[in-house]
Amino acid sequence: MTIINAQLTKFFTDGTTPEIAQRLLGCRIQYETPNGPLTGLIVETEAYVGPSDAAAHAFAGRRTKRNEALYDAPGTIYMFQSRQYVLLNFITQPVDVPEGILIRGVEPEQGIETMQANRGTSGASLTNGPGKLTQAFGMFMALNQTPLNVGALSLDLLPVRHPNQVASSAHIGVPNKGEWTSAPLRYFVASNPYVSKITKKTIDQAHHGWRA
DNA sequence: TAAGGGATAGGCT
DNA sequence: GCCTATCCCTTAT
Repeated sequence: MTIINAQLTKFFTDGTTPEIAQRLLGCRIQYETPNGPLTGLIVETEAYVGPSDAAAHAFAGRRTKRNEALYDAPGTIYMFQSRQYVLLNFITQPVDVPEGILIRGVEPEQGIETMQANRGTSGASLTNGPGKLTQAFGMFMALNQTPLNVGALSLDLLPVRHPNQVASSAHIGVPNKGEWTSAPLRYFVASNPYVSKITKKTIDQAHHGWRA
């Protein structure tokens, strides 16, 4: 095992999945494309905490071809399709512990022109949702069950920016799951414009919610 | 700008 | 045949 993989394993097993989800805020993802690298900072995440979590794909131990990645090693990419979009997740915890983190929002850095072309729009709607950001980056299902930091998709394990404030809320778009619908397992950089469903009035235009 | 509904694709029973 | 870890457009305030 390489040193990079050892660091990756530690990052995705050190603490609970909700703790790791908060630690991801401000970390950079980088995706290599034929048009050059696309990068962005993670601003919104959701934790899914395994067989006991009625909102999670692994609820009650469900294990199918589709969600097999949940049972893979920490730092594995879990891609799945929802409607006509693909959604990006990182696997946490040791093999056979089916927990993971959904990436719901990213603040673009490099390659904004490519993202605009991929999305057919500009501004916050480029990447302020889980389906939007994968479309902006041009990610596809082939990434499923491949490890981070080996192929085209990489994650910086040290945060680039620090949130002024980490806010939390219930999952988005997961109704009818009892207490798990309202569980505060969504984390986001308060006042950042690339957070999904944020109200315009609360946006920090000057610093995007990052610490100076 | 907030809320509601339709489009749309695939997994699962 | 039903149910989504979504998005976008329309409608009303």
